[in-house]
Formats: sequence, structure tokens, C-alpha cells
Amino acid sequence: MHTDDRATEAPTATLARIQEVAAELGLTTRSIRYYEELGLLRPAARSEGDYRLYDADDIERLGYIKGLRDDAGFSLAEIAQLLEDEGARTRNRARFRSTDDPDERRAIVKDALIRIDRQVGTLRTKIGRLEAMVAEAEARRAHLREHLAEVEAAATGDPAATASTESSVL
Amino acid sequence: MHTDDRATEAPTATLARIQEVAAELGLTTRSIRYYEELGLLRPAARSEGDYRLYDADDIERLGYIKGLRDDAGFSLAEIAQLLEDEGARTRNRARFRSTDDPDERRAIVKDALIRIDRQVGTLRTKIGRLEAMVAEAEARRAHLREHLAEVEAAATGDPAATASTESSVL
DNA sequence: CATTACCTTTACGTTAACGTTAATCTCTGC
DNA sequence: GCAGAGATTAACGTTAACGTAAAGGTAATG
Repeated sequence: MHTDDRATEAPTATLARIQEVAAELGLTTRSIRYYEELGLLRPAARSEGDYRLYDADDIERLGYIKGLRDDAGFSLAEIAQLLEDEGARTRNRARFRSTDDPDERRAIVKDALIRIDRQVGTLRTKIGRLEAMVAEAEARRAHLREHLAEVEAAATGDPAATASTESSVL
Repeated sequence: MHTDDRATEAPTATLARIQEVAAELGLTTRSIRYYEELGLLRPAARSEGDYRLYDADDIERLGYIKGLRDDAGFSLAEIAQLLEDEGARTRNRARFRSTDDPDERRAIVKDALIRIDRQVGTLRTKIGRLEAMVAEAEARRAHLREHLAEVEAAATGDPAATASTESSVL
């Protein structure tokens, strides 16, 4: 048995301390520790003096969390749920392989399907709402460009009339 | 002159009180009052005894706010910004029409374009992140359905087929 | 070896987005 | 005309997601 699951005994697996990770991802050390407190991630290791040490997987996971939070607008509770579902899937796979009972296997798979469908539904609703907003915005944008063309024609009708025509906002 | 901007002197413009609106939209009265406190909307009118009275437009706007909050995951501050931009556009149109100066008109339109582009960028980033998640989920879903077919064949077909699914891919 | 920068845990402070309660007023039905 | 349901403002309570400060331990450097 070995105590380390991740680094396969590599010489120096490029472990970073919390401040470095925070700076790289645009997070604060407080946030990272808070995420750990919520169970969203555990650092790959601790140094002799109990410093948190993060590996590349940790950093990627933290970036994923930040993306979900900032870009997708999920709450940390929702993110925890998503990550937990990920873990549940892994465990379900183990359960699946550990049984021979067809009914039980069927139940496991169907349960997984239901969860995924529910999750996809939530995401699609969110996407639909956002796309509607984009469509509205782009319609207005097209309208504005039309107007801009008119206005610029008026402004540049006489080349010497108006000041600067630095219009490349297309 | 008339004191009401919205209902064009209709007999009874179907105005609803706060509890009815809240129930219809799945909000609480507290939330609705809070949104008003933040300046997200003002009820169309007040009754004699100062009850808030909402018309169809108000309800639609509230539903829009709820959608942005729940489905799109925007904060109320962001929603306020979006709605304010909407108002700013309306006012800009007025400003646009109220001037003849081509430079001023051009400035107004270009400013509007920049705002819209920025907004669309934010939305698209969000959408991209969500779509990546959907794609992942659907890939897993497809994989699971495949498995389900196998398992169902084992469960409902002949019991002897059970052994054949044991070495499946997962 | 002492300074300095970074880390640790603990704990209290802060803001957003409401929930809840209190005291008071308004409308509706009998 | 009054009981009870529902509305009002005002104020305090709560949870999430951190910020910030205190009281220390640790690692690199002159």
C-alpha cells in the first residue's frame, strides 16, 4: 500500500502553494480555503509544516469551479452538487461492476439516466434564457448599425465637415 | 391630461395585488417588494389604501426578472444593470431624436454599440460554458443508454446472457 | 539568526437577498 | 359594523460567500 493516490512517485510533481494557485486563477486564498471547507476539493498534499500543496489536477478543478461560479452563475451549493454527482457516477460504476443482478444493474443505470436528464434540462433552460437575451441584443445591434451608417453618411457627406471618423466598430 | 401612463382609460385594467402576483410567478411578496426597493420595478398603480397594484406588463417584467435570477443565474445587481441599460437605450433614442448634430448622433449610436457588444460577450461566455457542460452530460447519457440496452437485454431476455455484459466498457 | 514573506487556524465582520415579526391599516363578507 | 384576511412600513434575523484581523508556525535570505 501507498499513501499517495495521485503522483506516481515522480521526482518533484510541481506542487504549488496556495498563494501561487490563487494568483494564477484570479482567486483569493480565502476563497480556496473556503471551497475546501465546503468539501469542493482537497489539496493533493500537505507539506512538512502543513502548507497546502496543489497539483495540476487541483488547479484545473479550481479553475472549473471558478468558471461555474463566474461564467455560469452557479452557487457553490450547486457546484458542490455537480461535483458530487460526478463522484456519485464514479461510485455507481463501482457498484455496477460489483453486482451480477440484472435488475440491480438496470436500476443503477436508469437512476443515472434520470439524474443526467434532470441536469441537462436545467442547463438547457438556462441556455435558452441566455440565448433569447443574445438574440434581442443582436437584433438591437443590427438596428443600431443601420442607424450608424445613416448617421455617418450625414456626418461624412461633406468630407471636411466633421472631425474624426474612426469608425471600425464592426 | 391624465395621471395614468399605461392603461389607456380602459374600464377595469385587471390590476392584481401583490399576493396574487407572487402566487402566479412563484415569488414571495417580500421578494417583490425588495425588487421594488432596489429599483427593479414600480407597480403600475396604488389603490386608495396604498395597496400595490400590478398590471400585465409588471407581471411580465417580474417574470423576466425571476428568469434572469433563477435560470440565468444573474445577481439582482446585474439584473438591475441590464434593466437600466434597457432604460438607457430608450432615453438614448430620445436624445438621438432631439438633436441634429451628426457628431453627437454618431457618438450616441457608437456608445450604444459598444455596450451591446460587451453585454453579448458576457452572455456568450456564459452560454459557452453551459454548452460544454451539456455536451459532457449528453455524451455520458448516450453511453448510459447503450449500457441500459445491454442490461435490459440481460434482464428481460434470457438469463444466460448476463455473463456477456460483465466485461462491458464503462 | 533574525528578518521577512508566506502559511496555519480561529474568529469576528460584511454584503446580498431575502425571511420573519410587529404594529398598524384596508378591504370583504355576514 | 366588525371579524378576519390581506396589505403597509419598519426593523431585526438569517444564510451564502467571502473579507479581514489576530496569534502564531515555517521557509528562504542576508
